[in-house]
Amino acid sequence: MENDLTVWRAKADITQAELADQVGVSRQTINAIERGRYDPSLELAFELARYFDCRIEDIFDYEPDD
Amino acid sequence: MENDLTVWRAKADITQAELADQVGVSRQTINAIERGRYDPSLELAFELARYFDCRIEDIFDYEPDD
DNA sequence: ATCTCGTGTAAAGCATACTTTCCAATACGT
DNA sequence: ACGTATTGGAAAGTATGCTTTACACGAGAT
Repeated sequence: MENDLTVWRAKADITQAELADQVGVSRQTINAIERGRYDPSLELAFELARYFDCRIEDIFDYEPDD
Repeated sequence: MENDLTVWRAKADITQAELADQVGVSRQTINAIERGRYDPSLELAFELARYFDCRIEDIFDYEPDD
């Protein structure tokens, strides 16, 4: 799963820590997602889409491999 | 988080076992999600939306409580 | 040179998602 | 009455998401 979180955050001109605070997770969680270490939970994906006023699919790109 | 998975599955006229097979998880996982025992991962949410040809937001309804 | 800010990363621990195996209950067809 | 199909759920284990604490690095400002 790929994501454009870094781009969305840059457009909003906020830091990882600020975004983390806005969506209710730790800074490390935002960092880990931006760096592709793991995918967010569905709940966090909803929170991020809500914060950026977009759809989950606008931030996250899922490409099945079957 | 609420979901309409049971309704979508009924419309598609398939069993929990068949849906589980289609999206690559166990039948118990589909059952647990329908019964609201836990939310799916983002990846599984994408798979379900893909199977039903709809958006994640069409199946899952997230209502923040802050 | 020092301070602050933003980011990357690691370790340990907790919470949640998911698995396999198994059993119970209901409904339906024979 | 019996077999099969579908659903609900329990128990134990593995994998993943997330937290806290802590440290390192680079860039910019003083």
